[in-house]
Amino acid sequence: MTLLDSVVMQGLARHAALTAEDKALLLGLELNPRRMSAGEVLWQESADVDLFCVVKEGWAYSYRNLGNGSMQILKVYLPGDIIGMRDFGFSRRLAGVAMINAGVVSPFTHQQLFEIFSRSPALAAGIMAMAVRQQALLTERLVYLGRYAAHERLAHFLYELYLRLKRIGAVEENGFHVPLSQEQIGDALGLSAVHVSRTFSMLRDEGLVIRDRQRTVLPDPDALAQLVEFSGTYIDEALPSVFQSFA
Amino acid sequence: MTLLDSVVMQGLARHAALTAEDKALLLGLELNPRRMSAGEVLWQESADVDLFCVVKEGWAYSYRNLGNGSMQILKVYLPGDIIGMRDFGFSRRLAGVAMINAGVVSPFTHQQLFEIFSRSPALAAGIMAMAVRQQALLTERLVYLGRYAAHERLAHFLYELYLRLKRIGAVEENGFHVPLSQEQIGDALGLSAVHVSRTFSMLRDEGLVIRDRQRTVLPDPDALAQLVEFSGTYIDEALPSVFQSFA
DNA sequence: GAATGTCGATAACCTGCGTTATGAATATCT
DNA sequence: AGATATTCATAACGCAGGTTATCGACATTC
Repeated sequence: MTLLDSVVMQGLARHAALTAEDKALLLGLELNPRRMSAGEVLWQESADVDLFCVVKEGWAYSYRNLGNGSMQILKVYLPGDIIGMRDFGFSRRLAGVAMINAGVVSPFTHQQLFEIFSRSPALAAGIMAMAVRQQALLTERLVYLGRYAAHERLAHFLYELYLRLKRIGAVEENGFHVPLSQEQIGDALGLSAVHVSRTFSMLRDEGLVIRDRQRTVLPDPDALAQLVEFSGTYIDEALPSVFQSFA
Repeated sequence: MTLLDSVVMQGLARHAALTAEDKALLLGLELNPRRMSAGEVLWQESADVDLFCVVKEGWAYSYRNLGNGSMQILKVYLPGDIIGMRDFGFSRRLAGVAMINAGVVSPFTHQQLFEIFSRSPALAAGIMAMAVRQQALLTERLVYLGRYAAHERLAHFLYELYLRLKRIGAVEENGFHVPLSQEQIGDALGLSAVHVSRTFSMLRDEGLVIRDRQRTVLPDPDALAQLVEFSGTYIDEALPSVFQSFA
């Protein structure tokens, strides 16, 4: 899973907006793979911002530990995602990041990012677009936290994972591996672990979700999509055509 | 209120990272001021992405209208903010934007933004940093929606406004003008209008917030900050030092 | 200045979700 | 294999916040 494979960069490449040098620059971000174990912390909240990471294998999540003892999970990162762009322009981390399961990440530095901004406006725009897409997913979750009930939040969360995993080829027969505990899912959705369990039972009874340990199956993804009126076609959307004339 | 006055750009200027040409490019974004009336819609959700805007006067907000009839307000824009960066890299708007009260905005095009990315890596990084800062505020609200009770959400919302307004000189004697109805505040915080009213009464009884029509006073901002353990020093934070060597 | 509409306060009632607790199933360790 | 820790399901209970309704204070329109 390299950055060149990502939807945004594929889009730029298709429009021939990426030169050979651009591609080399991009691959340069992934030269230092590092193996991570489950639960390992990449960085803590408030740590100095020195690196960003490309996720090569495994899942990670960013989180905030709150004064009232609870935790809010902000985002789940899958292979091919860039971690840490949230902190670009800040000197301290706004959130901690930890691995969910074992995996491999490729750290790269601030300097490398500046290098890219200086040498390739096309890549600068592409990276900006990737960061903005991540934000779009966050915004979608904000909407769900604000205005939808537990079963809609959970359905939306699972459907988002389904779409993102399908894009990277990690879905088989509508089923996929979800290494998150119900407690962690609750921390992502602003629900208690108990209520996540109740809600899973409810979705199971309605035939929308089957979950056996870490294996999750969506027997009828379209029915689920209908329940959450998923406005997320944009996940797979190509860059707008104005990007074509920009190389 | 021009972009050059913003915290990020001031930071870049202080480090002499902005050339005269950079400044001219930036001012070029604000050449076409347009007067807007209260409630006027800048664009609807799903509209084509053609422009971005600098807010010169007045307040605006971005919002999503939901299938269940409710609305979620995503972000409130104050003078000096850029509207629409959320949609960069997409062909359709992810959210609608409307004025709250009357004001003035300066639209600029995709092309102008590309021009800036091509001609000035420093400005590219600066604009990226501004976009990321906006996201940081959104993320903070996501945390509050997920894990805090009504009075904490409202206190946090008001304190965020207080800090942002103070930065642009719109706070006098700890008081400021808030042109939002309680219903709109509820739409931002994921609460019903009734409960926003209840919560205002509660904060009033505790001597933390005085609200008379559109005038809001925080008699003791520090006490409020303590209640919300505001982790928002980053709003005023300068760019990290690595940006200095980058011009 | 009457008529109409918007906004906010307060009350009464109800429900979705948090909390606490218990037991079963599974994973991890030795 | 036995011991211990995690994870999950389900139940009982309570409360924060949603919903509906009513009323008064202002604004806006003619």
